[in-house]
Order: sequence, then C-alpha cells, then structure tokens
Amino acid sequence: MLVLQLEPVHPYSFSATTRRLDHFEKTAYLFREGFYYRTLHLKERAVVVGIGWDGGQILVEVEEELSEGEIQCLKGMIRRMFSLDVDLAPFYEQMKKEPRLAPIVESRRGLHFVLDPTLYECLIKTIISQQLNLSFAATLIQRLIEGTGDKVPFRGETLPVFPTPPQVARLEYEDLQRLQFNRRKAEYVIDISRKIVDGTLDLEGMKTLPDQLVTDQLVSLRGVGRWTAECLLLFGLGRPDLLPAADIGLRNALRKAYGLQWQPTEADVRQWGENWTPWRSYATFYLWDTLI
DNA sequence: GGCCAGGCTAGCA
DNA sequence: TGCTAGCATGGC
Repeated sequence: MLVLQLEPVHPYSFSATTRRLDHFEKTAYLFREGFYYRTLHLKERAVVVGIGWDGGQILVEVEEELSEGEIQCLKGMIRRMFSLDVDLAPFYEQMKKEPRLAPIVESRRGLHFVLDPTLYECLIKTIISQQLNLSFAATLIQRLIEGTGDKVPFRGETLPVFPTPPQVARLEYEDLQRLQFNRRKAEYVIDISRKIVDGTLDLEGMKTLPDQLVTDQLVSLRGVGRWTAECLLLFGLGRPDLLPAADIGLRNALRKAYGLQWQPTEADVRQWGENWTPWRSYATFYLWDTLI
C-alpha cells in the first residue's frame, strides 16, 4: 500500500474541511475508519484513493501499484482538490474587521474549499443542482453516476467512477428522463458532454483564463447561467474572489448571520461583499458552512 | 396541500 | 430590454 504525506499550509483543519463531504458529497466519497475514499482518474485509469489526516498532514493512501508519473499526478490533484496551498492568514486578518463575520470565521479556523477533481464533474453536478433542493439533486447525481460511469473494485465492493464526457454523450435524453431528470436538464447535460467530445467546448483550457472570460464562455452554453458559472469558478477552479450574490443559500446565511427579519436582495449582498475583496469566495464559503 | 429548493430558458410584451 | 411561466420532485 502506497501512503503519501502532504503538508498543507497552516492553519488547516481537516475536520472542518471534510465536514461538508459528509453532507453534500456522500455519492462521491465513502467514509471508512477516518479516511474519505473516492475514485479518481489518473492519466489512463481510475483508482480508489483514501484521504485522511495524521494531526498535521494529509495522508493519501492507494492500494494499487502506481508509476512515478501517476504518483506526481495524484499529489498535484490532492493538493489542488483540498486547497493545501491556500494560505488563509490574510483572509483571517481581514475578517477581524467584519464584526458579524468574525465569529463565524474564527470558529471555523482552517476550513478550506474541497474542489471537484475535474471541471467536467463540477459543471455537470452544478447543472443538475440548479433550483433543486440539495437532497434531490444528490439523488439525481447518484443515478447518473451509477447508471453511466465505470465501477472500480474496492475491498469486496465496488465504487462508482464519475462518467466521462463520451459516456454521457452516448446517452439519449430519454435515458436521463427515466432517472427523473426534467427534459431540459437532460438536454443540458448531454448536449454539453457532446460538445466536449466533438471539441467545440474546451473546459480544461479555461483553467488559465481570468474569471470574466471563463464566465463569458460558460454563460454562452445552453443551461449555464451566471450562478452556474460562479459555482464552477468556486468549486471547479478554486478562484478566491467570487460572490454568487443571487444564491439563495448565501442570502439565507447572511440573514441568519446579521439577524435580519427580511431576506437580503442580490444588491444588498453585493454591497456588503465589497469589503470582503479579494476573499469573497472564502467569505461566501464560510457563510454557506453555517447552513450545514 | 402549498411553497420553496445553492436557476435557466423560451416566449411574450 | 425586461418580465415570467414552466420545469420534476422532495421536504417541510
């Protein structure tokens, strides 16, 4: 068994960071004996990877034999997915000046984003989650994964692998409607997968583009609006200064944090959020965390 | 039973 | 350019 130790930039709280996996990522992550297991595509194949914590470092365990190239690939993926290189010290310093947010931030010290391994997985999951309550969205995501993706054996059972664009592109709209997708959502998911397969959409190429260009390209896709693009910048690319001001969850969290009797508008959120630049993503993330 | 879910598009004025 | 019905179902 291969075990890697990865040092995060401190402060880093593994328990605070993985807490949302237990709530929102149960289809992707299997929790066993202190480790979060999921399948990841390493170059040519999918393997099961366990992610744990030894009190100061991230532990990554893999039962299969890996080549040196695959090990380097895996290290890079885990560092990126678990935001191990994000230094939150300046964020905490800035939040001390926000009386309503300071206690929320302080009690979650070390909480980092967990990103999706690929932009494709992030985009598909976000489109499915549009407008639905999170538990039903998770059901639909699970049905897509289990019905379309590969499976990898793991300790006498199997773990599902998030489907590839070609696998989804081969589906018919009716296949997803049978899983209780509405017609339009089925079209969005399949049409976007087909665009990736035929080369007219290059998600991975967006990694190096500035936020606004990524947003422009994404919003031009049928099924992707501003909220979805912002979620991709947050949970796919880990960009630090996004404010999904229209998001109902963020507005609910602010109402709670500020003790309001009324629902803040998108404009309210934008105005308050100006003080959080250049850390608006993390401010949003910490506020979302109060809803769990 | 009704309304809201971590929205978006199409169709209408 | 701006507004809104409809979507497919679960949870409260």
